[in-house]
Amino acid sequence: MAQLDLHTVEKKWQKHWDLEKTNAFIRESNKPLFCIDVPPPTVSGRMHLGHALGYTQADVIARYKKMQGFNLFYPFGFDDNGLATERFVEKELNIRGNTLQRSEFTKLCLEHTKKAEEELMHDFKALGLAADWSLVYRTISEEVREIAQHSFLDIYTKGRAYRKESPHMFCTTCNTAVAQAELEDSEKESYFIDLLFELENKEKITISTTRPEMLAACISIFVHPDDKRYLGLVGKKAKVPIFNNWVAIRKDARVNPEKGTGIVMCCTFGDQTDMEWYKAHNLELKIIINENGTLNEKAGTYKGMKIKEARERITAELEKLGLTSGKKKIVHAVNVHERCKTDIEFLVTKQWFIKYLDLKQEFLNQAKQINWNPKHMISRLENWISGLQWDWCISRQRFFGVPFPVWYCKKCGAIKLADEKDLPVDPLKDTPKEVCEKCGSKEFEPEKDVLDTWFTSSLTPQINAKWKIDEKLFEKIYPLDLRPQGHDIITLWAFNTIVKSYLHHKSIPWKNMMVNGWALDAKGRKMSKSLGNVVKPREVIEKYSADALRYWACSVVLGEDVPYNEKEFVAAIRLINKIYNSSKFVNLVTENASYEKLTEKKKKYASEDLWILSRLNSVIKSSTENMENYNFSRALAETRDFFWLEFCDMYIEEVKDRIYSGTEEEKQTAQFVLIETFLTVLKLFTPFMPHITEECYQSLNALNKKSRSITIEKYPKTDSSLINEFYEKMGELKMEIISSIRKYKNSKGMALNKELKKVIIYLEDGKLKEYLEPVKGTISKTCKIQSLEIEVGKAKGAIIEINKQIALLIEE
RNA sequence: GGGCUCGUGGUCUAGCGGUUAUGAUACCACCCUUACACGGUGGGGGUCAAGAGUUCGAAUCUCUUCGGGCCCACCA
Repeated sequence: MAQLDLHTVEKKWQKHWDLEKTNAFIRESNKPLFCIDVPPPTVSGRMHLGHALGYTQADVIARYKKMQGFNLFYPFGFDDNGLATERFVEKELNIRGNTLQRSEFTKLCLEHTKKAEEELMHDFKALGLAADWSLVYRTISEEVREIAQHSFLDIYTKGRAYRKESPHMFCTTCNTAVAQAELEDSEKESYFIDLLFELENKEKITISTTRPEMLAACISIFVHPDDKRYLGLVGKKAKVPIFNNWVAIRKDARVNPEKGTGIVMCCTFGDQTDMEWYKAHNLELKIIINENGTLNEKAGTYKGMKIKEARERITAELEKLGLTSGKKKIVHAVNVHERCKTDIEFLVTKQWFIKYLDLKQEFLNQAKQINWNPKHMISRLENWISGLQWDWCISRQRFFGVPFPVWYCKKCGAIKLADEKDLPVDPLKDTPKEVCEKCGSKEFEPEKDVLDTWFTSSLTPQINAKWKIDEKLFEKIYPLDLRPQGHDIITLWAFNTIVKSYLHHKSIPWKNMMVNGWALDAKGRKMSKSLGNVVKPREVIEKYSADALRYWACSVVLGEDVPYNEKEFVAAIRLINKIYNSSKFVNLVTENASYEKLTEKKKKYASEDLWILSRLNSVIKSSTENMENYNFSRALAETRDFFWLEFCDMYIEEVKDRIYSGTEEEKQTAQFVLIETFLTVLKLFTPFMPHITEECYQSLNALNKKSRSITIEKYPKTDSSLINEFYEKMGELKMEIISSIRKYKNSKGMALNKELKKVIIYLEDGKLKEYLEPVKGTISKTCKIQSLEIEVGKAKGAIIEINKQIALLIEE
């Protein structure tokens, strides 16, 4: 047989699985279903190692379920609507979305993402995923738009969608409202500036702020109700520096007396507390920031400047006028938009929201009904839900996304929804077919906003199940069985999906959740472009193979982060080679045998046969248990240890004697156990390393009846009648003794195949004798001992103690 | 500041109340023994992050401390 070329082998079998449709979902099948809601990767670049990790771990479970006899529903999708994709396309084509018509920009996005998706799909296929590639969806497709718009109409009809003008988090770079979940912390340098405000009696008070550019929007001053230093101030007025308007001093418990001077100015809106004060004290609204991040006419001479510029200019001006009393450089955490890292502002805009703060308890209950793996991951979601303080803002002032199926009556302003039958609609192009229900007008204004990406992404279970499109399918597979995803987006994707499923169906979206960790670099750091430590899966596959990458991905417990360790890949390559070489051995010694015929023949089992069969079934048993509990790393490690240390190192060596020089009956029994054990091990390895196991399976000559693929074979079933403690203990003792004799030879500088005249095994406990009698022959042959005896009682002479009960006496 | 989580030979990892603490990888020595030198055999290397407690007994349970990670809160 030729030397193993993994890349050729992997490509060959991937092509074979495609042609043979081994991964196809069979709709008409009566088998129990197992439906997976796989994360659709964002179309904004190439596949990274984190993808390889998460998708492989999920794939291992999928392949296991398939081999357990489930009809896999395992589609794949691409998330190609939304800001991430827009930015990707803008960057690649060097254009700006807002300079084009929505339809024109959308067209460019569609064309460009198509190419990017082909690349992505190529990479994901190279991992050897068992997904059904005929079920691919794109979140910008007509069908998905339809489902997303259905979702909106349903939520609106249920009275949970509302449109309101109110202060909300806004990104001035992306020009859009953002949700709580899209925020990120960023440590930024800033100045804490002490400003002097003048009271009516000309006295001065000092207020520290990091945002002097907000002065024009200052509408009140607050002190803590218990702060004795300043209680006298409450009710008085102070003059805002530069702008010279008078604002009232009030008390509020939200003031932190420890911070700055303990006096704080309130502007609409410098931060979230400002907004709370504005609402609680019914303050005047003075908006000075435009949606594009510049200041407006209310900011006087600072009109037209960007926030940062205004901050610098006004600081200089204040200092020049002697209106400051100090300036301190600080580093503080600021909320920024995760996509562009711009500081978040609070602007008053008209946005669509989903009302859900009153449903927190229900969401918690839903989460508890899902089986979380690992269990503790649920606490992240619980933590998030209890901390929620905003309704979900679902409108975005962007272009490439699913449009709201909404118009507004030009005459009376009433909301006009699209008809379910007409979905999907684009209000910019389409018009309502009926007149306004309120005033009868035919004139409508389209809603220009698009839905938040997560509004659509949170529908992947409904998209997969074709909600409203193929109701029969939906009924069949909803709720789905498994959602695999990363722990970083539990609060985003998992949470929003649970929300949607509850709002639409009062149901959980899936029964099981598996949460994977992250791929880190060799030093345990996050992979990022700026650190230059990004490892590309494509290169890893070229260097080591897909099976090796899969082995690495399964080498950790679910939920743990995995550093990129080359040695893990080296270990994988060695294992793959060992499997391949052992298959060559099996083929060599079973050349003219037929597994099917051997199965029917009467067997004369040797003690080592009973030992290896018992061990094999013990391994099947624990592997099955581990796989059921998503503990794939344990299953893989146990299978590997059994295969290498017991099957290869011990059993194959022991069996040679019978195969080369045994009687026909002995030979046939040995051949049978050899094939049986090897074939079973291959199947245990298949979910992890499907390529090499397929290669070995298809080339097993003794197998007359092969199926199209080992990946559709049944997962081994435990035969408890073969699990036998006696033989397992026998095997253990045998290995211990052989190992001790080898150690002895090694220490004496003897060759391992040097003959020994005599060895006596002394047993403290006579009961052990029965375990050793059956393996006397095996030990003698393996260690080249002319005469091997077993004696009960205290040892005489120079002995080697193996443990408290066993000692050896060796004569050279 | 809060929640969750992790910390075992150089490196990665199993074990989760009683083992001479598992295996991998790297290292050293010997060996090309008819599947495999991408192999075999053997060896050195760990006070199981630190401290205290519970227990006859702790890597394993509890508490404290230190260090890493993720998420959240704070952000005047």
